[in-house]
Amino acid sequence: MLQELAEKYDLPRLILEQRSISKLKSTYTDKLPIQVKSTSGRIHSSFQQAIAATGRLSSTDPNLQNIPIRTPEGRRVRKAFIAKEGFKLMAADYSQVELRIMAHLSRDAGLLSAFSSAEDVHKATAADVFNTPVDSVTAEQRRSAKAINFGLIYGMSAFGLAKQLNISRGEAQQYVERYFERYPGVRTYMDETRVFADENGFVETIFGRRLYLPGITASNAMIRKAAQRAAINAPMQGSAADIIKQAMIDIDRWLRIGDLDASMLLQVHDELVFEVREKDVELLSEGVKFRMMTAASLEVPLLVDIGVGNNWDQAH
DNA sequence: GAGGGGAGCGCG
DNA sequence: AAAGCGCGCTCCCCTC
Repeated sequence: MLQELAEKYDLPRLILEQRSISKLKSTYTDKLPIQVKSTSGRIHSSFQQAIAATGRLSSTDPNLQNIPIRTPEGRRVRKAFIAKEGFKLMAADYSQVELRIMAHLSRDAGLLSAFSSAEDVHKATAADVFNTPVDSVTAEQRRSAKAINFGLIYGMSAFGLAKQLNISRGEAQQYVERYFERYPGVRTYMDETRVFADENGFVETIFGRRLYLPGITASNAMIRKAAQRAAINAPMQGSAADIIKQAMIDIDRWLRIGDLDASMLLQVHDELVFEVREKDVELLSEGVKFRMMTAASLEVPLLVDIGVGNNWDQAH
């Protein structure tokens, strides 16, 4: 609501700015320093394993899975997470893992090829949807394609896409139609997933872990639609959760051997954060990358980006 | 003073 | 009438 008004007026913009800054202060700047344990000089978060419906971990006391990164002011908080003397922080991120899982699950030829050929999948999608060479894709087209890609994972409608991109509903509808023309397997997969959920009352990840959806047969259309969106999303979000957990187990087993001076500190859904002695950075990087990439074998490669730095922001 | 519930905002 | 998935924390209002 304010978001829209802020495009035209100063007051709503200032209100949003104030809220954002006070959020940073109350939740992070004021709080994190007093959560440092005196015995270790560190913050010790808890990771819950049986909270999120899709099988993700959740982090509490404090939540270290929502440390700011999207704005320059927020990133200053992230810079406060530093490696101890002689060590580096290393972040290892899966690249577009949920979209890759969608390609795997749908077996859609176009999406599979977008991933096998392109280094930038949103750009590749833009080229397909807007029927233009990859090199001619504009920033605007890429932005639209990215919104479509993310929207699909969440079960978004043309209405939601229109709002997201600030375009008319008809235009958004055209984008969606062109997308499904190019990637018909994705539409089929989504239709089949809704039917499966309706008939069985659950959906499952690649590895067979289930999410039950009691709302899928509700007479209330709003509840039913929400359950359908959850049914679309859960196999992707849940399979991604399964994969990174497998990688964590493999990495833990490997690090326990003790050849490397390194520890796994955090998991942030598609990212693992390590602290590693400087001399072991290269070995850790290679070992982590290999284990994350081979935690599952899909129809598309799983790519991992690695970053190293003295603080968590630098490691990205 | 404790705790519920909603709004709002931080992240993937 | 609503319209985008999954979380946790702070603030505020309210009740007990």
